[in-house]
Amino acid sequence: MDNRVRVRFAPSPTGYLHIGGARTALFNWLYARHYGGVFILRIEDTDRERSTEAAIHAIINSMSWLGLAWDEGPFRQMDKLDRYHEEVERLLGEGKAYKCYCTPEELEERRKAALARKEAPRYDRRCLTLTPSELQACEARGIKPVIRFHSPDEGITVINDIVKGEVVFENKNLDDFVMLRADGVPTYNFAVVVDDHDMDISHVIRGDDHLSNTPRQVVLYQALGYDVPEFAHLPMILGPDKTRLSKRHGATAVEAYRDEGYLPQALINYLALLGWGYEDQTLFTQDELVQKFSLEAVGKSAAVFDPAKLEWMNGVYIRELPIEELTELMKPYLRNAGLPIEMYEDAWYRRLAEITQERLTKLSNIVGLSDFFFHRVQYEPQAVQKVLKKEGAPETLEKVMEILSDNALEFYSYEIEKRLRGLVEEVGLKAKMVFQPIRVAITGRTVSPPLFETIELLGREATLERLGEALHLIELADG
RNA sequence: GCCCCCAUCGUCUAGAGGCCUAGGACACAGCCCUUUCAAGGCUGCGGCGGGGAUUCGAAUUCCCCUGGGGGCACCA
Repeated sequence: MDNRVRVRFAPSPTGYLHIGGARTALFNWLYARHYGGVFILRIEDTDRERSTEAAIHAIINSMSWLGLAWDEGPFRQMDKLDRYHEEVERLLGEGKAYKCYCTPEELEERRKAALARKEAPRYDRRCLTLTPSELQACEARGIKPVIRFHSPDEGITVINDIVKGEVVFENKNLDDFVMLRADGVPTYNFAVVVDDHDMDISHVIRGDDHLSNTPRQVVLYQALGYDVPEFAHLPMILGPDKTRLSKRHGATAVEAYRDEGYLPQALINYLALLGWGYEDQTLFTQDELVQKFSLEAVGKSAAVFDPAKLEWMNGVYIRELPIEELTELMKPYLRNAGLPIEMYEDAWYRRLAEITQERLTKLSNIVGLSDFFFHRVQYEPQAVQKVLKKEGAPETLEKVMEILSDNALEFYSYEIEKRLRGLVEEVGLKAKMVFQPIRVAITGRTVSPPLFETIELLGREATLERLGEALHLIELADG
């Protein structure tokens, strides 16, 4: 009726929202936002065996987290069975669909036989020409029929796909697929068509694994007398082995990335780049994405998902985070790691965020970067060997203890740095020879957040305690 | 077996006949900065799958081959 853009994301709730689904949702969302259109969420729950409520929640949670807000829905296909039945009856009445009494077992047998003969496994239409008496016989045996679509066997069906271009299919290759199962639940190819029509969908944007389903749907649109929407089939997302991305390739659930400490804006930005590009640009804000996105610019070829690039990008977005926000985002990770997050005051966590921000590539990394603040030092043997056991280390540490014990010293990183640099001058050693032993003494390892800030955050008492402990450790080793 | 799609650095991509000596990003390597690790800066490594055709000229157009992917369910 109008030419507004109406698109939908239509996942089947048989599992969590995965990377591929998220990308499809994103492109639909971007397209809708770009044109000021409507984005609809539709749950395709006609597979009663595999659909779960938990999956629906996971999908909704993931999309909300990603910021992909829908304007209508979520709608469920199982809520409108009557509507499908209505259209089935219509087709039945028009002779465009027919009842089929073949049992799943028989069909399976014939499919195998066809495959064995190296033939295309298509339905042989034996129920299309059932005589009234045969039909009665089937009914008498109590077989519940499925409804098959009487597919045209001549002519061609042309899809003008926005991303793939013109794709031609010969109708003779389509078979009489099942529209309605024996239990009255519609199958995918039928339900999508009715729904996309009923919801007045203008553009069907989905993965290109559906491209070969499209002619089946188009002939159905025609049989039902519906207008055919525009199609845009997005390239697949592949794993490193170039096969379709799946659990085999490790984390694919959006929720898993959220839990690992990826930021939604990073995931969105990364996903946008899978199958789409805009000049030389790599980093995009959501507004830029909405503004610059177009289906015409979507590429045709499949893309390999690269976790390394995602992680890099996540680091970029973490560095852009306001410090308050980062502070709050970090806390759950510390808590989940069993670290006592009430151990320090709020200002302390904020400072921790400041000194770790540019080192974080995932929020979960905060644990490894700061765990030594929360419990006794665990000295890495290698660090002890390489740094603490070096000649001069004990003497240095003793001097450091002396300096830090001085109550005249205000315990702030800047003051600490000034005094310790003074020490470096005094002993005439390379800075590294002084600072590394301190680092190992108070953190137990050779790698840590910036030293002076770390000392400050640890506090005078704990720092001195750890320096003493390190000295003790060296003595023990010597003896 | 049948049908369909795809093909630029290792990966994501820019490129819509001369602007390409093929650009950017990630990854990798080196250097610089530096108390470690990062971050940042600089440099380097690295690609148009093959063959024909069209054209004065092809990464860009056409055909074939090869290679990859997807589909062929009472799954979606």
